[in-house]
Amino acid sequence: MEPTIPVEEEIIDLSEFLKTFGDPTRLRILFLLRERELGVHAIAEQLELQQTTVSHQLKVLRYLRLVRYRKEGRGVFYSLSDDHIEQILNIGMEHIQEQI
Amino acid sequence: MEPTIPVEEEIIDLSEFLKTFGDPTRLRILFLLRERELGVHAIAEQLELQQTTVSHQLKVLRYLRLVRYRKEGRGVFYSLSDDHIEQILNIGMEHIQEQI
DNA sequence: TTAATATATGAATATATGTTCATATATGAA
DNA sequence: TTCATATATGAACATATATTCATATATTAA
Repeated sequence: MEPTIPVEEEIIDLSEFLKTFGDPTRLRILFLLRERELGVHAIAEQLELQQTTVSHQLKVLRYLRLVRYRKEGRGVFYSLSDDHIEQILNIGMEHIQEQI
Repeated sequence: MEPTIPVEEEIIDLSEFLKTFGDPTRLRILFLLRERELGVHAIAEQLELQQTTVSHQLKVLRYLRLVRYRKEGRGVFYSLSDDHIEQILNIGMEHIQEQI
């Protein structure tokens, strides 16, 4: 079975999805969430970022379904959306660690 | 073994690597090269892009090691760098095709 | 209700990036 | 060498994007 080239709409969706991994702040958030579910304030504190910066980036991560969230009390707790996210992080790390 | 959070330099390298997948033109080039090795002119023709656009993007893809190339005569032939590239494309496609 | 805490949103700004045009470099043919 | 073909590069411009500041919304406690 020959691999096929995705149609235009898939290319756009895929580029938006993968582009979301292309920012240091978002990556830091994702690596934190790989360890455990966290609230917005905890993410901001651990990464030494402003709350508003974190909220803006979480909105992007939510929209592209890299994370999911649940509300509890006044807090909102975020975690990685599914295993694809961690797989991409792992493959990416393998790639950049390759020498030559 | 607990997963660790990459250090600053790794985060930067990883974000630059993954960012490279975040553009429709580069994705189209990668999907073409997933099928077969191709020269610059052939890529431009198949994707209906200007040669100079393709060259600029190939430079990015080379720099981040998503593709490799070999020179033959006056041509330069490009192919995917290693299996990581196809893996990321495949996982990404799986993700965007998930409904819900 | 009022106050306090947690999170989200909108506008503004500075920076990054993709494409185009013009042109340079490289290789092979004549 | 000169010409033609293949590819790469640099500058310019328009668009996209990350962060900040100010503020809004939501929830709980008093």
